[in-house]
Amino acid sequence: MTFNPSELQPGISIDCVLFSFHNRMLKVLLLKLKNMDKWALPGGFITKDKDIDSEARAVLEKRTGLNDIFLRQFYVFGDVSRNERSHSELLLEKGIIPREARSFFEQRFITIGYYALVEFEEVKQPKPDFASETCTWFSLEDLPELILDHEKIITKAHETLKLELNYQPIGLNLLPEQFSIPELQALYEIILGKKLDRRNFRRKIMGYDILKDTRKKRKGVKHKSPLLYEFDKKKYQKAMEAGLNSGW
Amino acid sequence: MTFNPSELQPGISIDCVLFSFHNRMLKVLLLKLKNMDKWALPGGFITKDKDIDSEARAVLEKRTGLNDIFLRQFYVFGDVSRNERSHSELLLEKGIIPREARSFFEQRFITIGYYALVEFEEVKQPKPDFASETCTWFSLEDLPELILDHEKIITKAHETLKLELNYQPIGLNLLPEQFSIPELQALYEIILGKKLDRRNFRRKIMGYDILKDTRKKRKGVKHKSPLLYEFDKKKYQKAMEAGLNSGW
DNA sequence: ACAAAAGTGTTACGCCTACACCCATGA
DNA sequence: TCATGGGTGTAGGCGTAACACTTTTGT
Repeated sequence: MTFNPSELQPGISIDCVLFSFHNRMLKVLLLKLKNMDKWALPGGFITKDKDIDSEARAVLEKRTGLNDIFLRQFYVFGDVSRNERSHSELLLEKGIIPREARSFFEQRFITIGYYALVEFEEVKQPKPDFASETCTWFSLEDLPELILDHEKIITKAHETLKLELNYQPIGLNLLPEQFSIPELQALYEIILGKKLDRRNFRRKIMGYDILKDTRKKRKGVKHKSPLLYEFDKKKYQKAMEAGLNSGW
Repeated sequence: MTFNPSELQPGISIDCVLFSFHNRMLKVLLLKLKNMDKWALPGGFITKDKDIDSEARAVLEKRTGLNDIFLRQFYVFGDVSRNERSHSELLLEKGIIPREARSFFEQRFITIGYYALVEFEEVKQPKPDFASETCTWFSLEDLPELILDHEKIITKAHETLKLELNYQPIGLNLLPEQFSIPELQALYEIILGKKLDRRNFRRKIMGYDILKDTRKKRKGVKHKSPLLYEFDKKKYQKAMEAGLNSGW
Protein backbone atom coordinates (compact mmCIF):
# COMPACT_ATOMS: atom_id res chain seq x y z
CA MET A 1 0.00 0.00 0.00
CA THR A 2 1.36 3.37 -0.97
CA PHE A 3 -0.16 6.71 -0.17
CA ASN A 4 -0.83 9.24 -2.82
CA PRO A 5 -2.14 12.09 -0.74
CA SER A 6 -2.65 14.18 -3.83
CA GLU A 7 -5.33 11.77 -5.01
CA LEU A 8 -7.21 11.88 -1.72
CA GLN A 9 -9.76 14.26 -0.31
CA PRO A 10 -7.80 16.05 2.38
CA GLY A 11 -9.02 16.11 5.96
CA ILE A 12 -11.76 13.50 5.58
CA SER A 13 -11.66 9.91 6.63
CA ILE A 14 -14.05 7.02 6.90
CA ASP A 15 -14.45 4.72 9.88
CA CYS A 16 -16.48 1.54 9.67
CA VAL A 17 -18.09 -0.19 12.60
CA LEU A 18 -18.54 -3.70 11.27
CA PHE A 19 -20.92 -5.73 13.41
CA SER A 20 -21.47 -9.44 13.49
CA PHE A 21 -23.40 -11.73 15.81
CA HIS A 22 -21.88 -14.84 17.31
CA ASN A 23 -22.60 -16.91 20.41
CA ARG A 24 -25.38 -14.52 21.21
CA MET A 25 -22.99 -11.59 21.36
CA LEU A 26 -22.61 -8.56 19.15
CA LYS A 27 -19.07 -8.33 17.83
CA VAL A 28 -17.11 -5.51 16.25
CA LEU A 29 -14.14 -5.89 13.95
CA LEU A 30 -11.00 -4.12 15.16
CA LEU A 31 -7.41 -3.76 13.99
CA LYS A 32 -4.37 -3.67 16.23
CA LEU A 33 -1.92 -1.03 15.13
CA LYS A 34 1.66 -2.10 14.61
CA ASN A 35 3.91 -1.54 17.63
CA MET A 36 1.09 -0.02 19.59
CA ASP A 37 -1.17 -1.23 22.35
CA LYS A 38 -4.29 0.34 20.99
CA TRP A 39 -6.87 -0.91 18.59
CA ALA A 40 -8.73 0.92 15.85
CA LEU A 41 -11.75 0.66 13.61
CA PRO A 42 -11.17 -0.29 10.00
CA GLY A 43 -11.06 2.90 8.04
CA GLY A 44 -9.61 4.76 5.15
CA PHE A 45 -9.65 7.82 3.02
CA ILE A 46 -11.64 9.10 0.09
CA THR A 47 -10.16 9.11 -3.35
CA LYS A 48 -11.07 12.36 -5.10
CA ASP A 49 -12.93 10.65 -7.89
CA LYS A 50 -14.83 8.07 -5.87
CA ASP A 51 -18.20 8.18 -4.10
CA ILE A 52 -17.94 8.08 -0.33
CA ASP A 53 -20.16 5.02 -0.03
CA SER A 54 -17.98 3.09 -2.47
CA GLU A 55 -14.92 3.98 -0.48
CA ALA A 56 -16.52 2.62 2.67
CA ARG A 57 -17.44 -0.50 0.76
CA ALA A 58 -13.85 -0.78 -0.45
CA VAL A 59 -12.53 -0.56 3.11
CA LEU A 60 -14.78 -3.42 4.14
CA GLU A 61 -13.98 -5.50 1.12
CA LYS A 62 -10.28 -5.27 1.87
CA ARG A 63 -10.82 -6.46 5.45
CA THR A 64 -13.38 -9.16 4.80
CA GLY A 65 -13.15 -10.21 1.18
CA LEU A 66 -16.88 -9.56 0.85
CA ASN A 67 -18.28 -7.01 -1.53
CA ASP A 68 -21.98 -6.96 -0.94
CA ILE A 69 -22.03 -5.90 2.67
CA PHE A 70 -24.99 -4.04 4.15
CA LEU A 71 -23.72 -0.59 4.92
CA ARG A 72 -25.05 2.72 6.19
CA GLN A 73 -23.71 6.11 7.10
CA PHE A 74 -24.70 7.03 10.62
CA TYR A 75 -22.82 10.10 11.83
CA VAL A 76 -20.04 12.55 11.12
CA PHE A 77 -17.55 13.09 13.89
CA GLY A 78 -16.23 16.57 13.39
CA ASP A 79 -15.23 18.12 16.68
CA VAL A 80 -11.80 19.69 16.60
CA SER A 81 -10.93 17.94 19.84
CA ARG A 82 -10.98 14.51 18.20
CA ASN A 83 -7.68 15.29 16.52
CA GLU A 84 -4.81 14.53 18.83
CA ARG A 85 -1.48 15.75 17.64
CA SER A 86 0.19 13.13 19.80
CA HIS A 87 -1.56 10.42 17.81
CA SER A 88 -0.15 11.31 14.42
CA GLU A 89 3.26 11.86 16.00
CA LEU A 90 3.16 8.39 17.43
CA LEU A 91 2.20 6.90 14.09
CA LEU A 92 5.16 8.63 12.50
CA GLU A 93 7.52 7.59 15.22
CA LYS A 94 6.51 3.95 14.95
CA GLY A 95 7.07 4.08 11.24
CA ILE A 96 3.46 3.37 10.44
CA ILE A 97 3.10 6.45 8.31
CA PRO A 98 5.58 7.06 5.53
CA ARG A 99 7.53 10.32 6.03
CA GLU A 100 6.24 11.85 2.86
CA ALA A 101 2.69 11.46 4.04
CA ARG A 102 3.38 13.34 7.21
CA SER A 103 1.63 16.57 6.36
CA PHE A 104 -1.41 14.66 5.13
CA PHE A 105 -1.78 12.96 8.50
CA GLU A 106 -1.18 16.06 10.51
CA GLN A 107 -4.26 17.79 9.17
CA ARG A 108 -7.41 18.18 11.17
CA PHE A 109 -9.64 15.25 10.21
CA ILE A 110 -13.38 14.90 10.06
CA THR A 111 -14.52 11.31 9.90
CA ILE A 112 -17.67 9.83 8.44
CA GLY A 113 -18.99 6.91 10.47
CA TYR A 114 -20.50 3.91 8.71
CA TYR A 115 -21.97 0.86 10.30
CA ALA A 116 -22.04 -2.42 8.47
CA LEU A 117 -23.46 -5.86 9.11
CA VAL A 118 -22.10 -9.30 8.21
CA GLU A 119 -22.74 -12.90 9.03
CA PHE A 120 -20.02 -13.93 11.42
CA GLU A 121 -19.33 -17.20 9.63
CA GLU A 122 -18.49 -15.40 6.42
CA VAL A 123 -15.64 -13.46 8.01
CA LYS A 124 -13.53 -15.87 9.96
CA GLN A 125 -10.24 -14.67 8.53
CA PRO A 126 -10.36 -10.88 8.42
CA LYS A 127 -7.23 -9.23 7.03
CA PRO A 128 -5.28 -6.45 8.75
CA ASP A 129 -4.28 -3.38 6.75
CA PHE A 130 -0.84 -1.93 6.12
CA ALA A 131 -0.80 -0.17 9.46
CA SER A 132 -1.84 -3.05 11.65
CA GLU A 133 -0.66 -6.45 12.66
CA THR A 134 -3.91 -8.14 13.63
CA CYS A 135 -7.55 -7.90 12.74
CA THR A 136 -10.12 -9.61 14.88
CA TRP A 137 -13.59 -9.61 16.42
CA PHE A 138 -14.31 -8.17 19.86
CA SER A 139 -17.45 -8.48 21.85
CA LEU A 140 -19.14 -5.12 22.37
CA GLU A 141 -19.13 -5.75 26.10
CA ASP A 142 -15.44 -6.29 26.20
CA LEU A 143 -13.65 -3.78 24.01
CA PRO A 144 -9.90 -3.22 24.24
CA GLU A 145 -8.36 0.23 24.49
CA LEU A 146 -9.06 2.18 21.33
CA ILE A 147 -7.38 5.11 19.62
CA LEU A 148 -8.87 8.60 19.53
CA ASP A 149 -12.66 8.67 19.71
CA HIS A 150 -13.21 5.19 18.28
CA GLU A 151 -15.00 3.97 21.36
CA LYS A 152 -17.43 6.85 21.05
CA ILE A 153 -17.95 5.97 17.40
CA ILE A 154 -18.82 2.40 18.34
CA THR A 155 -21.26 3.56 21.00
CA LYS A 156 -22.99 5.85 18.55
CA ALA A 157 -23.18 3.04 15.99
CA HIS A 158 -24.79 0.79 18.57
CA GLU A 159 -27.36 3.48 19.42
CA THR A 160 -28.12 3.87 15.74
CA LEU A 161 -28.64 0.15 15.39
CA LYS A 162 -31.18 0.36 18.18
CA LEU A 163 -33.04 3.22 16.55
CA GLU A 164 -33.04 1.60 13.14
CA LEU A 165 -34.05 -1.87 14.26
CA ASN A 166 -37.59 -1.33 13.04
CA TYR A 167 -36.57 0.20 9.73
CA GLN A 168 -33.49 -1.66 8.51
CA PRO A 169 -33.07 -5.36 7.73
CA ILE A 170 -30.74 -5.87 10.63
CA GLY A 171 -31.69 -9.44 11.47
CA LEU A 172 -31.41 -10.45 7.85
CA ASN A 173 -27.87 -9.18 7.57
CA LEU A 174 -26.49 -10.40 10.89
CA LEU A 175 -27.96 -13.88 11.06
CA PRO A 176 -27.03 -16.85 8.91
CA GLU A 177 -29.43 -18.03 6.22
CA GLN A 178 -31.18 -20.29 8.71
CA PHE A 179 -31.70 -19.48 12.36
CA SER A 180 -33.99 -20.25 15.23
CA ILE A 181 -36.43 -17.85 16.79
CA PRO A 182 -34.58 -17.83 20.13
CA GLU A 183 -31.45 -16.73 18.24
CA LEU A 184 -33.32 -13.89 16.60
CA GLN A 185 -34.69 -12.94 19.97
CA ALA A 186 -31.22 -12.91 21.49
CA LEU A 187 -30.14 -10.51 18.77
CA TYR A 188 -33.04 -8.20 19.51
CA GLU A 189 -32.27 -8.35 23.21
CA ILE A 190 -28.66 -7.39 22.73
CA ILE A 191 -29.41 -4.53 20.41
CA LEU A 192 -32.19 -3.20 22.60
CA GLY A 193 -30.33 -3.88 25.81
CA LYS A 194 -33.25 -5.58 27.51
CA LYS A 195 -34.89 -8.97 27.97
CA LEU A 196 -38.00 -9.85 26.03
CA ASP A 197 -40.66 -12.41 26.81
CA ARG A 198 -40.19 -15.60 24.76
CA ARG A 199 -43.83 -16.27 24.03
CA ASN A 200 -44.69 -12.70 23.18
CA PHE A 201 -41.63 -12.26 20.99
CA ARG A 202 -42.47 -15.31 18.97
CA ARG A 203 -46.07 -14.29 18.50
CA LYS A 204 -45.16 -10.77 17.50
CA ILE A 205 -42.44 -11.64 15.03
CA MET A 206 -44.62 -14.36 13.53
CA GLY A 207 -47.37 -11.80 13.17
CA TYR A 208 -45.23 -9.76 10.80
CA ASP A 209 -45.23 -12.72 8.44
CA ILE A 210 -41.60 -12.29 7.46
CA LEU A 211 -40.33 -15.74 8.47
CA LYS A 212 -40.46 -18.98 6.53
CA ASP A 213 -40.46 -22.30 8.35
CA THR A 214 -37.72 -24.55 6.90
CA ARG A 215 -39.13 -27.68 8.59
CA LYS A 216 -35.63 -28.41 9.87
CA LYS A 217 -34.22 -28.53 13.34
CA ARG A 218 -30.87 -27.44 14.60
CA LYS A 219 -28.82 -30.60 15.39
CA GLY A 220 -26.28 -31.19 18.08
CA VAL A 221 -27.52 -28.87 20.78
CA LYS A 222 -27.70 -30.44 24.19
CA HIS A 223 -31.33 -29.60 24.77
CA LYS A 224 -34.52 -29.48 22.76
CA SER A 225 -33.67 -28.69 19.13
CA PRO A 226 -35.18 -25.46 17.91
CA LEU A 227 -36.88 -25.22 14.56
CA LEU A 228 -35.05 -23.26 11.90
CA TYR A 229 -36.46 -20.39 9.92
CA GLU A 230 -35.41 -18.19 7.05
CA PHE A 231 -36.43 -14.65 6.29
CA ASP A 232 -38.86 -14.16 3.47
CA LYS A 233 -36.75 -11.44 1.93
CA LYS A 234 -39.46 -9.75 -0.10
CA LYS A 235 -41.84 -9.57 2.80
CA TYR A 236 -39.09 -8.45 5.15
CA GLN A 237 -38.08 -5.62 2.85
CA LYS A 238 -41.64 -4.52 2.42
CA ALA A 239 -42.26 -4.58 6.16
CA MET A 240 -39.15 -2.44 6.71
CA GLU A 241 -40.35 0.27 4.36
CA ALA A 242 -43.32 0.93 6.59
CA GLY A 243 -41.37 0.22 9.77
CA LEU A 244 -42.21 -2.56 12.18
CA ASN A 245 -43.71 -0.46 14.96
CA SER A 246 -44.25 2.78 13.16
CA GLY A 247 -47.05 4.09 15.34
CA TRP A 248 -48.88 6.96 13.67
CA MET B 1 -17.18 38.67 3.64
CA THR B 2 -13.75 37.64 2.48
CA PHE B 3 -12.57 34.13 1.82
CA ASN B 4 -9.49 32.75 3.40
CA PRO B 5 -9.37 29.34 1.85
CA SER B 6 -6.25 28.52 3.79
CA GLU B 7 -8.22 28.65 7.02
CA LEU B 8 -10.92 26.32 5.75
CA GLN B 9 -11.20 22.57 5.59
CA PRO B 10 -10.87 21.89 1.88
CA GLY B 11 -13.52 19.95 0.00
CA ILE B 12 -16.14 19.94 2.75
CA SER B 13 -19.19 22.10 3.00
CA ILE B 14 -22.27 22.34 5.14
CA ASP B 15 -25.83 22.71 3.92
CA CYS B 16 -28.66 23.53 6.27
CA VAL B 17 -32.29 22.71 5.66
CA LEU B 18 -34.01 25.16 7.96
CA PHE B 19 -37.65 24.27 8.48
CA SER B 20 -40.45 26.35 9.90
CA PHE B 21 -44.19 25.87 10.09
CA HIS B 22 -46.62 28.54 9.00
CA ASN B 23 -50.21 28.54 7.81
CA ARG B 24 -50.20 24.80 8.20
CA MET B 25 -47.36 24.43 5.74
CA LEU B 26 -43.79 23.31 6.19
CA LYS B 27 -41.43 25.96 4.91
CA VAL B 28 -37.77 25.87 4.00
CA LEU B 29 -35.42 28.84 3.97
CA LEU B 30 -33.73 29.42 0.61
CA LEU B 31 -31.34 31.98 -0.85
CA LYS B 32 -31.46 33.32 -4.37
CA LEU B 33 -28.01 33.54 -5.87
CA LYS B 34 -26.99 36.86 -7.38
CA ASN B 35 -27.58 37.12 -11.12
CA MET B 36 -28.87 33.60 -11.28
CA ASP B 37 -32.28 32.03 -11.54
CA LYS B 38 -31.61 29.26 -9.10
CA TRP B 39 -32.01 29.07 -5.38
CA ALA B 40 -29.80 27.40 -2.79
CA LEU B 41 -29.82 26.16 0.77
CA PRO B 42 -27.99 28.29 3.32
CA GLY B 43 -24.57 26.80 3.72
CA GLY B 44 -20.96 27.41 4.38
CA PHE B 45 -17.57 25.95 5.03
CA ILE B 46 -15.69 24.63 8.00
CA THR B 47 -12.96 26.66 9.59
CA LYS B 48 -10.05 24.39 10.44
CA ASP B 49 -10.23 25.09 14.13
CA LYS B 50 -13.99 24.92 14.62
CA ASP B 51 -16.34 22.04 15.37
CA ILE B 52 -18.64 21.16 12.50
CA ASP B 53 -21.79 21.60 14.57
CA SER B 54 -20.72 25.11 15.58
CA GLU B 55 -20.12 25.99 11.98
CA ALA B 56 -23.62 24.86 11.07
CA ARG B 57 -24.92 26.90 13.98
CA ALA B 58 -22.95 29.89 12.71
CA VAL B 59 -24.46 29.59 9.25
CA LEU B 60 -27.93 29.67 10.75
CA GLU B 61 -27.16 32.49 13.10
CA LYS B 62 -25.99 34.63 10.20
CA ARG B 63 -29.22 34.02 8.30
CA THR B 64 -31.67 34.26 11.16
CA GLY B 65 -30.04 36.17 13.98
CA LEU B 66 -30.90 33.31 16.31
CA ASN B 67 -28.25 31.35 18.12
CA ASP B 68 -30.06 28.60 19.96
CA ILE B 69 -31.58 26.81 17.03
CA PHE B 70 -32.42 23.11 17.22
CA LEU B 71 -30.03 21.44 14.82
CA ARG B 72 -29.12 17.93 13.74
CA GLN B 73 -26.84 16.32 11.22
CA PHE B 74 -28.78 13.99 8.99
CA TYR B 75 -26.71 12.83 6.03
CA VAL B 76 -23.50 13.29 4.10
CA PHE B 77 -23.85 13.80 0.38
CA GLY B 78 -20.66 12.50 -1.09
CA ASP B 79 -21.23 11.16 -4.56
CA VAL B 80 -18.75 12.47 -7.10
CA SER B 81 -21.60 13.26 -9.46
CA ARG B 82 -22.95 16.01 -7.22
CA ASN B 83 -20.07 18.24 -8.28
CA GLU B 84 -20.85 20.03 -11.48
CA ARG B 85 -17.97 21.84 -13.04
CA SER B 86 -20.45 24.07 -14.83
CA HIS B 87 -21.73 25.32 -11.50
CA SER B 88 -18.47 26.69 -10.16
CA GLU B 89 -17.72 28.16 -13.57
CA LEU B 90 -21.00 29.99 -13.50
CA LEU B 91 -20.32 31.34 -10.03
CA LEU B 92 -16.98 32.67 -11.22
CA GLU B 93 -18.44 34.15 -14.34
CA LYS B 94 -21.14 35.98 -12.43
CA GLY B 95 -18.54 37.38 -10.11
CA ILE B 96 -19.97 35.64 -7.07
CA ILE B 97 -16.69 33.97 -6.24
CA PRO B 98 -13.57 36.08 -5.94
CA ARG B 99 -10.87 35.09 -8.47
CA GLU B 100 -8.38 34.13 -5.83
CA ALA B 101 -10.80 31.58 -4.39
CA ARG B 102 -11.21 29.87 -7.70
CA SER B 103 -9.20 26.77 -6.97
CA PHE B 104 -10.95 26.35 -3.63
CA PHE B 105 -14.33 26.24 -5.34
CA GLU B 106 -13.21 23.97 -8.13
CA GLN B 107 -12.46 21.11 -5.79
CA ARG B 108 -14.69 18.12 -5.42
CA PHE B 109 -16.98 18.85 -2.46
CA ILE B 110 -18.61 16.58 0.05
CA THR B 111 -21.39 18.25 1.96
CA ILE B 112 -22.75 17.54 5.40
CA GLY B 113 -26.50 17.99 5.62
CA TYR B 114 -28.06 19.50 8.73
CA TYR B 115 -31.68 20.05 9.42
CA ALA B 116 -32.81 22.75 11.76
CA LEU B 117 -36.11 23.90 13.21
CA VAL B 118 -37.34 27.38 14.10
CA GLU B 119 -40.54 29.11 14.97
CA PHE B 120 -41.63 30.96 11.87
CA GLU B 121 -42.47 34.14 13.76
CA GLU B 122 -38.93 34.46 15.02
CA VAL B 123 -37.48 34.63 11.53
CA LYS B 124 -39.47 37.11 9.54
CA GLN B 125 -36.46 38.98 8.19
CA PRO B 126 -33.86 36.40 7.19
CA LYS B 127 -30.65 37.83 5.76
CA PRO B 128 -29.06 36.79 2.49
CA ASP B 129 -25.36 36.01 2.39
CA PHE B 130 -22.61 37.58 0.27
CA ALA B 131 -23.46 35.41 -2.70
CA SER B 132 -27.18 35.96 -2.76
CA GLU B 133 -29.63 38.74 -3.21
CA THR B 134 -32.67 37.40 -1.39
CA CYS B 135 -33.42 35.02 1.41
CA THR B 136 -36.92 33.78 1.94
CA TRP B 137 -39.24 30.95 2.96
CA PHE B 138 -40.69 28.49 0.46
CA SER B 139 -43.37 25.97 1.03
CA LEU B 140 -42.09 22.41 0.68
CA GLU B 141 -44.80 21.72 -1.85
CA ASP B 142 -43.77 24.59 -4.03
CA LEU B 143 -40.01 24.78 -4.30
CA PRO B 144 -38.26 26.87 -6.94
CA GLU B 145 -35.48 25.55 -9.10
CA LEU B 146 -32.49 24.69 -6.96
CA ILE B 147 -28.77 24.37 -7.64
CA LEU B 148 -26.93 21.05 -7.71
CA ASP B 149 -28.49 18.37 -5.52
CA HIS B 150 -30.19 20.75 -3.11
CA GLU B 151 -33.64 19.43 -3.89
CA LYS B 152 -32.45 15.93 -3.02
CA ILE B 153 -31.01 17.26 0.22
CA ILE B 154 -34.36 18.78 1.15
CA THR B 155 -36.18 15.56 0.35
CA LYS B 156 -33.80 13.58 2.51
CA ALA B 157 -34.21 16.08 5.34
CA HIS B 158 -37.96 15.72 5.14
CA GLU B 159 -37.67 11.93 5.28
CA THR B 160 -35.44 12.24 8.30
CA LEU B 161 -37.96 14.48 10.01
CA LYS B 162 -40.54 11.79 9.47
CA LEU B 163 -38.35 9.07 10.93
CA GLU B 164 -37.33 11.17 13.92
CA LEU B 165 -40.77 12.47 14.76
CA ASN B 166 -41.05 10.05 17.65
CA TYR B 167 -37.57 10.70 18.98
CA GLN B 168 -36.84 14.41 18.56
CA PRO B 169 -38.69 17.40 19.97
CA ILE B 170 -39.92 18.48 16.58
CA GLY B 171 -43.23 19.96 17.65
CA LEU B 172 -41.57 21.91 20.42
CA ASN B 173 -39.15 23.57 18.07
CA LEU B 174 -41.47 24.33 15.17
CA LEU B 175 -44.51 25.60 17.01
CA PRO B 176 -44.83 28.85 18.93
CA GLU B 177 -44.92 28.78 22.71
CA GLN B 178 -48.68 28.37 22.67
CA PHE B 179 -50.59 26.41 20.08
CA SER B 180 -53.81 24.52 19.62
CA ILE B 181 -54.10 20.78 19.23
CA PRO B 182 -55.40 21.05 15.65
CA GLU B 183 -52.26 23.03 14.80
CA LEU B 184 -50.08 20.32 16.28
CA GLN B 185 -52.04 17.74 14.37
CA ALA B 186 -51.59 19.66 11.12
CA LEU B 187 -47.84 19.58 11.71
CA TYR B 188 -47.90 15.84 12.23
CA GLU B 189 -49.98 15.38 9.12
CA ILE B 190 -47.60 17.34 6.96
CA ILE B 191 -44.52 15.60 8.23
CA LEU B 192 -46.08 12.16 7.94
CA GLY B 193 -47.77 12.95 4.66
CA LYS B 194 -51.15 11.61 5.73
CA LYS B 195 -54.37 12.60 7.41
CA LEU B 196 -55.01 11.64 11.00
CA ASP B 197 -58.30 11.30 12.84
CA ARG B 198 -58.99 14.36 15.01
CA ARG B 199 -60.43 12.58 18.00
CA ASN B 200 -57.84 9.83 18.06
CA PHE B 201 -54.97 12.25 17.64
CA ARG B 202 -56.13 14.33 20.56
CA ARG B 203 -56.57 11.33 22.81
CA LYS B 204 -53.21 9.88 21.91
CA ILE B 205 -51.19 13.04 22.29
CA MET B 206 -52.97 13.81 25.56
CA GLY B 207 -52.11 10.32 26.73
CA TYR B 208 -48.42 11.11 26.54
CA ASP B 209 -48.97 13.76 29.16
CA ILE B 210 -46.63 16.26 27.53
CA LEU B 211 -49.09 19.13 27.06
CA LYS B 212 -50.13 21.77 29.55
CA ASP B 213 -53.50 23.47 29.24
CA THR B 214 -53.03 27.25 29.30
CA ARG B 215 -56.76 27.89 29.88
CA LYS B 216 -56.63 30.39 27.05
CA LYS B 217 -58.33 30.44 23.68
CA ARG B 218 -57.03 31.64 20.38
CA LYS B 219 -58.81 34.90 19.52
CA GLY B 220 -59.86 36.27 16.16
CA VAL B 221 -60.45 33.07 14.28
CA LYS B 222 -63.68 32.93 12.34
CA HIS B 223 -64.96 29.78 13.94
CA LYS B 224 -64.93 28.15 17.35
CA SER B 225 -61.81 29.27 19.20
CA PRO B 226 -59.46 26.43 20.00
CA LEU B 227 -57.89 26.05 23.42
CA LEU B 228 -54.19 26.78 23.62
CA TYR B 229 -51.59 24.46 25.06
CA GLU B 230 -47.90 24.57 25.84
CA PHE B 231 -45.44 21.72 25.94
CA ASP B 232 -44.34 20.56 29.34
CA LYS B 233 -40.70 20.63 28.33
CA LYS B 234 -39.38 18.25 30.95
CA LYS B 235 -41.98 15.63 30.23
CA TYR B 236 -41.59 16.09 26.49
CA GLN B 237 -37.83 15.57 26.69
CA LYS B 238 -38.24 12.53 28.84
CA ALA B 239 -40.85 11.04 26.51
CA MET B 240 -38.50 11.59 23.56
CA GLU B 241 -35.70 9.64 25.17
CA ALA B 242 -37.82 6.53 25.18
CA GLY B 243 -39.48 7.39 21.87
CA LEU B 244 -43.19 7.96 21.50
CA ASN B 245 -44.08 4.72 19.77
CA SER B 246 -41.01 2.70 20.46
CA GLY B 247 -42.63 -0.73 20.19
CA TRP B 248 -40.39 -3.38 21.71
C1' DA C 1 -32.70 -38.71 35.88
C1' DC C 2 -31.10 -34.32 35.41
C1' DA C 3 -30.06 -29.84 33.39
C1' DA C 4 -30.95 -26.65 29.89
C1' DA C 5 -33.38 -24.50 26.62
C1' DA C 6 -37.58 -24.83 23.37
C1' DG C 7 -42.24 -24.73 22.66
C1' DT C 8 -47.07 -23.57 23.77
C1' DG C 9 -52.14 -20.96 25.41
C1' DT C 10 -55.04 -17.97 28.00
C1' DT C 11 -56.69 -14.02 30.21
C1' DA C 12 -57.03 -9.13 31.22
C1' DC C 13 -56.11 -4.79 29.93
C1' DG C 14 -55.18 -0.98 27.21
C1' DC C 15 -54.81 1.15 22.93
C1' DC C 16 -56.37 1.92 18.44
C1' DT C 17 -59.93 2.48 15.01
C1' DA C 18 -64.00 4.03 13.20
C1' DC C 19 -67.56 6.89 13.34
C1' DA C 20 -71.60 11.35 14.06
C1' DC C 21 -73.30 15.08 16.38
C1' DC C 22 -73.17 19.54 18.79
C1' DC C 23 -70.72 24.04 19.74
C1' DA C 24 -68.45 28.57 19.15
C1' DT C 25 -67.18 32.22 16.18
C1' DG C 26 -67.01 35.85 12.53
C1' DA C 27 -69.01 37.24 8.40
C1' DT D 1 -78.12 32.13 9.72
C1' DC D 2 -74.52 30.15 7.59
C1' DA D 3 -69.99 28.32 6.96
C1' DT D 4 -66.05 26.74 9.14
C1' DG D 5 -63.48 24.34 12.06
C1' DG D 6 -63.28 22.80 17.27
C1' DG D 7 -64.65 19.70 20.69
C1' DT D 8 -66.50 15.26 22.53
C1' DG D 9 -67.84 9.67 23.52
C1' DT D 10 -68.38 4.97 22.66
C1' DA D 11 -68.17 0.18 21.06
C1' DG D 12 -65.48 -3.43 18.92
C1' DG D 13 -61.32 -5.41 17.83
C1' DC D 14 -56.60 -6.05 18.08
C1' DG D 15 -52.18 -6.25 20.18
C1' DT D 16 -49.57 -6.61 24.41
C1' DA D 17 -48.17 -8.06 28.83
C1' DA D 18 -48.03 -11.29 32.23
C1' DC D 19 -47.67 -15.75 33.45
C1' DA D 20 -46.40 -21.87 34.20
C1' DC D 21 -46.08 -26.17 32.54
C1' DT D 22 -44.58 -29.67 29.23
C1' DT D 23 -41.20 -31.38 25.71
C1' DT D 24 -36.83 -32.52 23.72
C1' DT D 25 -32.06 -33.40 23.89
C1' DG D 26 -27.34 -34.64 25.53
C1' DT D 27 -24.82 -36.01 29.42
